[in-house]
Amino acid sequence: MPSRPGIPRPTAARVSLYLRELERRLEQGQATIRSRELGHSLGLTDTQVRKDLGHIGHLGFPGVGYRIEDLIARLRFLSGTDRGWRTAVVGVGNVGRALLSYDRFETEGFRIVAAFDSDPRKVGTRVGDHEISSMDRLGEFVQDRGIRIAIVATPPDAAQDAADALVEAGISGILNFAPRRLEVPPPVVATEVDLGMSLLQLALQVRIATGDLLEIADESSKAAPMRARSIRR
Amino acid sequence: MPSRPGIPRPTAARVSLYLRELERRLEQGQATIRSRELGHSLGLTDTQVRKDLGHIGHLGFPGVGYRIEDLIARLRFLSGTDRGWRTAVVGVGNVGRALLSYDRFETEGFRIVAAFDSDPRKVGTRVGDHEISSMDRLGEFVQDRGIRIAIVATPPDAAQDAADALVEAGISGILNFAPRRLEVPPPVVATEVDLGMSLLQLALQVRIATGDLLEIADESSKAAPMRARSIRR
DNA sequence: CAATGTGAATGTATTCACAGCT
DNA sequence: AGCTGTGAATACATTCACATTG
Repeated sequence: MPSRPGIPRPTAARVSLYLRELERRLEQGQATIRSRELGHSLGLTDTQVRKDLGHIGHLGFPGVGYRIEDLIARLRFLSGTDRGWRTAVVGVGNVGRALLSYDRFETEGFRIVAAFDSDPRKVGTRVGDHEISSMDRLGEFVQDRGIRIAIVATPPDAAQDAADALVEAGISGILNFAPRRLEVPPPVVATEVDLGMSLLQLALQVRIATGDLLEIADESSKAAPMRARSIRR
Repeated sequence: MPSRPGIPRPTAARVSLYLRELERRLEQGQATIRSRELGHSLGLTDTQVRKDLGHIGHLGFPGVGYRIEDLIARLRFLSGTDRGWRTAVVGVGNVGRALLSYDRFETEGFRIVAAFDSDPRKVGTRVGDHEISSMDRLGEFVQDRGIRIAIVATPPDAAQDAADALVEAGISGILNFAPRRLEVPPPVVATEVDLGMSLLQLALQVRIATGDLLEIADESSKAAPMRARSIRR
């Protein structure tokens, strides 16, 4: 039920990796690439690259490799970034400001066409090229400007309300920077970038990589089944 | 070879999710939680929660559930966030500034104890509580202040040099916000948060969820094997 | 009795091995 | 000859089913 739409989830997650590397190579004037080469740059095996690209279309030439330009065109088409996703930012605090100034979105196929904040003192001011609008006008803007994706960068307490308003306005996807899970009804999609969680995951990997917690984790995995412990601390 | 250190990777990736939800519940005064409940809040099954927590230690009480406080203590211990990771930010542009102002890191077990930038005009200025230092002093600070984790938020061209300097200085992990893959020698760990990639992944999920590309993806998956195509465009 | 912890069964992703194409 | 695309084999993760515990 979660989704079997042709492209396996892990493959979909790697599409953006492929795209970034391919564009780097194209810039450097490279015209074709072999699966081995691409995989090596990305820390993947050649087989995995071919399987992934196989899910996406038959674009390789045996004995030659893949034409980078065609592959990019295909991936951009699949992700819709060839047509420019119209995007809104909701919540203009520290993070929101950084996002509004992040010029790279444009070249990657996303155009920020509106910014909203609930603080009346911010409404009407500008950040970079963007004028901040009142949350009241969200429905109107989403409709008029064809906005399909929103970035939520409000404080955590305001995030779900913002999401509800966005869903109500007819948005299709939300990228959430507030550190809490958002509830959205299907087929709306919400994904999350939690800076604290990213750091914590890194920290855990560091502890694993440096071997700090090898015994700790093992000790408890293979202990006697249901061994007695007191519920008192 | 990649790592089999007791805790499976997908489980490790969920640890931060568990922690965030558990802390929310603890704040609200909840003392214990059942796997079903926790899973429901996170979009996971009860079995999955129990398997994950089983990898981490035997902290559940049949018929009762898990003591939230103990579970948090355990997860914080595992991730080392109970002792406060000393962290540096390298690159103080839009993103770096947002990170330096992001007060949540502190409560989540990370303390930013230094900020660096290669631009001499920025050196000596302050962002929030943090004074910006010259890159020359990186080795010195890392040593003196016990820095083990760094956040790289430089422009892409400077990111690998920054990473090399950090590795040289003896850092253990890097969280990279620059849109390119960093090479680091083991056991140093580098993970990535690429805002453009996050948006692209969301866009792809939106297209999958809305069914926009069902036929597109399928068409090519089951086509005749190795059908002829010209390499001319 | 109600919930955990865990082997067994299932489902999914990755890797292998090689047929088929240019 | 060299590389892609892909079934078959393997490895891994999730789910099921239930014995075990507080």
